[in-house]
Amino acid sequence: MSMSISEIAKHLKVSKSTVSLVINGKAEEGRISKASAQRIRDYIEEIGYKPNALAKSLATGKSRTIGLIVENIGDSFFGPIALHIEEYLRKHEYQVLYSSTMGDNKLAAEIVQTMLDKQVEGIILAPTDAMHDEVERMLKSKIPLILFDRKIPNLQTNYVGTNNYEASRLAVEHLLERGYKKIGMVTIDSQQPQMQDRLRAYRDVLAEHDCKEQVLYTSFLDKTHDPAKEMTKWLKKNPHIDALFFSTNYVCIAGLKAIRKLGQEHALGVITFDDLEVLELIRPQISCIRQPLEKIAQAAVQMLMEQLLDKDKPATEKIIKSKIQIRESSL
Amino acid sequence: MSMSISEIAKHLKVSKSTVSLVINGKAEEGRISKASAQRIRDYIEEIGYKPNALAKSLATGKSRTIGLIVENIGDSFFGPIALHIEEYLRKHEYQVLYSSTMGDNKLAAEIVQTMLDKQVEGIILAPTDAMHDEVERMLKSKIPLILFDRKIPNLQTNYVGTNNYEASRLAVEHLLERGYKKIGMVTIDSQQPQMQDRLRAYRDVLAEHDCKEQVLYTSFLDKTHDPAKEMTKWLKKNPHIDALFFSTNYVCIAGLKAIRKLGQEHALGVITFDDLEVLELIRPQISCIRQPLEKIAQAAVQMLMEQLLDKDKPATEKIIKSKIQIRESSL
DNA sequence: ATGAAAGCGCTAACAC
DNA sequence: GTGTTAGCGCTTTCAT
Repeated sequence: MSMSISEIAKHLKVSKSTVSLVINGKAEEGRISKASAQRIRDYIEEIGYKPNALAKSLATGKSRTIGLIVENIGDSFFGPIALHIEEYLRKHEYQVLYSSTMGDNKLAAEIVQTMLDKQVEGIILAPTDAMHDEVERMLKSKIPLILFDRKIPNLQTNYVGTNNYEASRLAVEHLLERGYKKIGMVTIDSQQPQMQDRLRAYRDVLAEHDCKEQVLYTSFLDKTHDPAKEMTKWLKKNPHIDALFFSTNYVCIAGLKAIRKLGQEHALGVITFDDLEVLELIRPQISCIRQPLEKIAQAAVQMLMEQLLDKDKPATEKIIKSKIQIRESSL
Repeated sequence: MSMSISEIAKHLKVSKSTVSLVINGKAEEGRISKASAQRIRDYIEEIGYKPNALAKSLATGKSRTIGLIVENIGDSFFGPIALHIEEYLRKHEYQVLYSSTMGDNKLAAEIVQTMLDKQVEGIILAPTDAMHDEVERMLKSKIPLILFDRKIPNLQTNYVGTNNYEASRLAVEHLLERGYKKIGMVTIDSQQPQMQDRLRAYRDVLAEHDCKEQVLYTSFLDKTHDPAKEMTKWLKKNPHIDALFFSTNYVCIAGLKAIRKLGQEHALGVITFDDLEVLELIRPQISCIRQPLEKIAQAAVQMLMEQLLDKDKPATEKIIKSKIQIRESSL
């Protein structure tokens, strides 16, 4: 273990506070003489002293750590978001304690508690389906909290997300304009509000055009089942479908596998929510709705910093618009 | 803020130590009467008391936090690895403080320091190119340390990785067997040992078969340059190349973009290090060397736990074998 | 069976 | 200019 501040003080025959002031660059305002300050700095340098951040946090009440809770850090949406969140937080000298919920409420609640126990100063959270109570508790506790990607229905919270409904409308309308008549949608069997918005957009547009909807809800938590297989079966049963709208990245991957298996790549129109670097490698290249990941991360961090400065700041929402990226699969 | 242990003690008119013992399930060995113990438990339950983990850590010297330092958490290799590391660590009741180095040494050193300041109990690290000194310092400090993916040349450390050389040999030999004659390799201009091993395997195999090598070293850190463009140019200049071996996932993506641009998908044999869920969506489906991500994560965590138990345990290496996944691109 | 007291390493108000 | 002191919230030893 490294030396402590009192050992340094003892060694130099000064008091702990003198050392502390110097270490924290408050030599001036603490009116420490140039000479002692330098002597202390030299010694610190010599022995390579590093303060114990835990002790400092306990004393100051500031941990300089924030918690990031996502669904799955290995995901192509959450991974890059996490990277950018980390980068923006670093500019404010915060570090990140992260966890993946894998969509599990119980786990999510545990994670939140552990993070609070560790005195994180704030939390950035992509909540699971049924976190209403947990989030409500957090709000009461006044811990700075930013939700992103999805929010909690009927709860006033800080939130950063994208225009799920409008962007999805554009996507479906685009398919209709391109002459597709029987548009199906594949989504997950989850109440996540962003997924509900995407679904609602699909339904509304089809209804407005007197088209019949055809939705496959694929299981989201069950790890044993193979969504690609399920979609293959579903597609076979619904041969009239001529285009598909996927609600999110992993659903899209599974869907594309199914389409490929059936050799329908060029027969079906496709557009998906979320971009993946590889969508343009596939033939035909897949059209998508691209969420601006870095901007979302940036907004979340900025909102958090504001909340940190004023814990009574009223909740804010920020919607970052996604852009439609038309590629070959929907021409 | 939640109540503290002394407030509870005061309220219940018992001493802090009594409360502490009960909280930590040591009522028995502390010989606390069933009655008081229950009274304390009830009150704790009632007010929803949660201990301050920071204070506990300071007192015990155990932070129950480990640091995970990767190159890029948004990457399709490191993201899933991070997920699994987190999951395995959770079983041991550890949380993860993470950071991405983006290949930057200076940043990496800073990150290490901040984590040490925060008293992480151990570090799992995918080091950058030139971290020799930093890692040496960590070894001296006796902080439990596990390297993975790459190691530091000439340094005895705990390490988990894959059989880069052998697996790469198999990949290149496979291409030769398939009748490809002019095999090129695309890798990054980095000294990372795992990349060097992959390159060396390629060279050795070609030399053994009296074939000429053709390697493109694409820039790894420069964010302004477009590797796909560079590869397109390189491929045009080297039209005799009939197959390619990519050294890692993101190089592969860039390479596939180039190949696609040139419309050479079916003319070139391709095999890459690292699997991506989408490689089987592309036509032709791309052959690869697949690293067992979960096993790597598991091994790293296990090794760390052993190190935690015995800080003087000699350094261990664990090589987890990758499997070649033959798909259409190399038939 | 329980309490008192010291200590983990640091900060900060105040005294001299 | 610098030292003293009292915490931050917890654990742990030792006395009773």
